[in-house]
Amino acid sequence: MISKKAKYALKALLYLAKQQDRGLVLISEIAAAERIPRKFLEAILVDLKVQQIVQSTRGKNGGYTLVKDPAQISVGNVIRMVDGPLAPVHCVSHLYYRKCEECVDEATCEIRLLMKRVRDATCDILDTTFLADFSKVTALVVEEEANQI
Amino acid sequence: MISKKAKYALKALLYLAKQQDRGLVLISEIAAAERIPRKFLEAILVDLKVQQIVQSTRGKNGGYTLVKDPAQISVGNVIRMVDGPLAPVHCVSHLYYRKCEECVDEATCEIRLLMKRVRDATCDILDTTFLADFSKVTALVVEEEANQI
DNA sequence: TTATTTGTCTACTTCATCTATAGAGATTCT
DNA sequence: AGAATCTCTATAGATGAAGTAGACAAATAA
Repeated sequence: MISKKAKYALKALLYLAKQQDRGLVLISEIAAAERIPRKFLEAILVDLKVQQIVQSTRGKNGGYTLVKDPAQISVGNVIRMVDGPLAPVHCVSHLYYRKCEECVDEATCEIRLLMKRVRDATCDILDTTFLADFSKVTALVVEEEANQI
Repeated sequence: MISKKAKYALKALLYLAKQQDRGLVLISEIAAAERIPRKFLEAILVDLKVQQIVQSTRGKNGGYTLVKDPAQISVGNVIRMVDGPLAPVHCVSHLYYRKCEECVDEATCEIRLLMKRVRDATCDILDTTFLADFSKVTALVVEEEANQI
């Protein structure tokens, strides 16, 4: 299970991706549109700012925008930023590897081999799906590109 | 991430599967062999007994055994018993379905569609892998069958 | 029958994490 | 100056994870 925080982060980023051509977007607008508790979303966006996924401007007419291209932001990375490892056990995580304390022998642990398959299957999906791959976003991007011709 | 409890449950059941021909196995033996805190394991085994996966006998010469054939106990079911849904979000779970509170429209939620793929990939692996599929168990089962000839 | 060995049951603790909320502060624009 | 925004610090309640303690019940063997 991913946390609500991670789901909110994804929804907020997806919203920003859809509104990319509109420039700065208010926290309160995102919160209302995606039904995310406002103050909670603030905290999430600060995290995403630290991770350099989004950018903000304060004061009147301020707001948030994406920093990176939606085609470069994978769902897997967003979830990792917020929740940590995608792997079902630490001992099969690439980025958050940790030995299981109780494990007698990791090399022959069969649960580990099975969980590795789960990790790989999960990452295959989430690390190859980017914000730009969501159809509404794609539709907008295509439209935008058409306008530039 | 699965809980330690689920991992302990799997290790304990796998241990029981390996010792199947030996009859009753002591909690303390499993705990020592798999390095699981003894009292914690007790609680886990009681859960598994309620779920009718294992069986126990009290008193001297007591202990635990599997009730079901290791070829009938899937890893997915064990994890579900202990941790609940395998799905990354409730709204794509079959057995633990729940609508996301903040979701504006489930039918068009693209995060949901993506998470459904993750769920399916995970379940494809865990629901088709049984205790008997772990090699050490298989080796013993084969040996046992050979002895019966 | 009594002692010993085992599992059972109830209760508790400790700690961390999730999911927020409140409110003062800093910045920018008009 | 004043309004609109994001920012920072602090706090809090609920939940669950992970583990512990100790009395209790049942089975066996001496």
